[in-house]
Amino acid sequence: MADGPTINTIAERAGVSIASVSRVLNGLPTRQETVRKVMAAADELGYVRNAVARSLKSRRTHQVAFAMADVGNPAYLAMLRQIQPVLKAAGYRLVLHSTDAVVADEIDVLHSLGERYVDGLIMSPLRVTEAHLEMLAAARAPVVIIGSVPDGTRVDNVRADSRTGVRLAVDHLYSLGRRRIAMVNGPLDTVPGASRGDAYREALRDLGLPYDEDLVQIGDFYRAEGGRAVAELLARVPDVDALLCANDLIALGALDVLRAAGRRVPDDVAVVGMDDTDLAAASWPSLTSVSLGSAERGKAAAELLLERLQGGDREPRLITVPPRLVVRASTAGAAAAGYEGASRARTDSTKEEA
Amino acid sequence: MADGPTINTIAERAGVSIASVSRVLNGLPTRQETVRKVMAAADELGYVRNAVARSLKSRRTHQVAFAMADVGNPAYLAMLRQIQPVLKAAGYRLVLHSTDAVVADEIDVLHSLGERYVDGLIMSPLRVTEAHLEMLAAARAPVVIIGSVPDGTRVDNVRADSRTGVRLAVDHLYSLGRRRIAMVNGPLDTVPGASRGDAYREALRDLGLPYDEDLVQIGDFYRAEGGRAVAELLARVPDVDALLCANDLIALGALDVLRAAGRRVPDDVAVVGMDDTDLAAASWPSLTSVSLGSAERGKAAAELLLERLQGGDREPRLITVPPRLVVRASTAGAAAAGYEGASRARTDSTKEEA
DNA sequence: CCAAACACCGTAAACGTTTACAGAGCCTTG
DNA sequence: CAAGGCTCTGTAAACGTTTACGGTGTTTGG
Repeated sequence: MADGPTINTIAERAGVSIASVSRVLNGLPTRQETVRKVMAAADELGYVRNAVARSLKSRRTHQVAFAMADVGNPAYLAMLRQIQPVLKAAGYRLVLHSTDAVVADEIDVLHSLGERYVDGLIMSPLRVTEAHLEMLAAARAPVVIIGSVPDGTRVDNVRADSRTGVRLAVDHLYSLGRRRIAMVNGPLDTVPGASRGDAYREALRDLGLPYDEDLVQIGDFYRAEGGRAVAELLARVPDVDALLCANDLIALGALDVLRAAGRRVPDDVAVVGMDDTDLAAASWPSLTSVSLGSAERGKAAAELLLERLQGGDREPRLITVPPRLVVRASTAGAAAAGYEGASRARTDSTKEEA
Repeated sequence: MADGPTINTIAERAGVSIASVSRVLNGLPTRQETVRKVMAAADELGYVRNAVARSLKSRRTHQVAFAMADVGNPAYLAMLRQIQPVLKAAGYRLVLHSTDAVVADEIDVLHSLGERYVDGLIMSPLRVTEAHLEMLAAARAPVVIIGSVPDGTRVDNVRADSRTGVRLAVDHLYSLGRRRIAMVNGPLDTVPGASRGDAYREALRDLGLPYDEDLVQIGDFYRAEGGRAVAELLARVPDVDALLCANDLIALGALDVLRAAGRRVPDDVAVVGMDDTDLAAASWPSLTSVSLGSAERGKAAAELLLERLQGGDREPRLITVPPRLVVRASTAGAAAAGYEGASRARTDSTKEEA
């Protein structure tokens, strides 16, 4: 299997030096005759420049990594969908890392930045540990974090405002007359888990509702897990009339279990998800969900990173994307569903901001 | 900003040659004392090997590309979800290309293989043109194609059997008593569009049903497009009693439009999708869909590629993944839905099958 | 007609590794 | 004690580019 042609091969065939070949290929000023010879030789040989050698010399790989917990989670997918075209347009390739939310894997990704196989990194960690912060401080390439990071961390940061998001959801349920509003959350040691849990408590307090520990159920951010959590919850507090789920997958699990248990949604139990993924619009019944702006966050993160890659230094920036409540059938019944279904437009009842 | 340490820095500090450093770092036999000195120096300096330089020398990037039409399409996502862990386990990074089904972009990806920034490529083209085949024949790195490719093409190939898949769907609808079975297809110049269209015709013939051109509607593989196509179809042939949609997105569009038109699903019109994506299980009503084994195809493709990357040469292989009909409410009514809803909760959760 | 200016080109070094080769030191053995 | 063999290490070349620098040949101007 003959090795591919290099600029040496071309130089030989065209009877010029490799420097001239390189100049021609990079469009630097060169005599017409030389250009012609080099181009001809390159064409005949089917030359393609070697990206690795180029990167070694130029210290740029034109690759950017995106690291997230789980490729299967539609919220990350929404980010990915926005990140991809932005990077592509700027001439960057996308390297995808799925860390399964394992801290060691995330640290690994940060560490591997030192290998310089990418020019920058967008990361959306579920947990942010001391180790994360240390690695971030020492990172050898620009990093943008999607998700909250302690104040003062010197890193570009794009956040959702899940606090306000939770409040939108709880207010909505309250305004529908629900008073036994349960929360089905993910692990409390994750960033979203913690903040959504806190926000739930606050929102109840502000509405003058009592905080009842029995109404809080911790599971994991997956459908099956969500279902299990809801089953436990129903057994413990049968009179629950609304479920606030920490993401759409949990909410889908909730719908599965409620259906199996013969509870009508939303008549008996109203359900709200978070993230407003495609699944929410497609589910049965369609799911009221708090959009935390995954797509916007992805786009913003990609743009921040590009800015830093292209521009020079600047202070780290923090961008917060506002949430939006999208009302569908799982809280508002068939009326909302019909509208949603027919128009496919977003019935976003964005309320007053917090 | 000081440049990171290289093996030269380490060699200097440890008082040995760069060859020794390299040997230590790669675990080649070396005197204990030297190992100690090198390791100490590397630790103190926080050395991380440079992946680019390594690749240049070793001619291996430990990267693999996956090119597909659209990150947003859940069928590709299912593939991605399987491909990712297989590659990761083997120590490969994943470079993601989204080609928007633009032929020029796909050719570009094939061409860029010559740049040697990846060791191999998994590609799932919507169309396979002459240009594709030429580039494939000349490809400078192993390629696995997901999707059908002309017989005799010398390339590893993983296919769905959409022919049998379509037949399963048509037979199912027929057995439910439907006789005006329409097909809502994507463009006929795409590989899946063409084969699903053909298969539909054949299946009708084998059942002794007439082929009625009015019952075929061409749109595109997206939800909104699918909806438009179905609207036209309904206007033209109001007595249609079943829709076979060429993918789940089209089917979701169909559900939207049927609902808006006041047709009951499945009582008035039964709907079948293809690809059995997560959306099918979550939709309203849940969608009967033909699984074409996206996940299995992704896994098989990744394994084929790894085999070729690690092992030596071998004849190109062809793997065909059998389809499966997953019956849900959109054809079988509420009974199936209840059953499905409860049971899918287990199988669909993203985590456990990985 | 000579010098200076200019346009173009080739030589060589550099990017950070891996690795073939040979040299140095030491041990064994006849 | 000399020779051969071992083990370990250093030198240098190579991977395929880009680019600083200096050299050559031509043009231009005085």
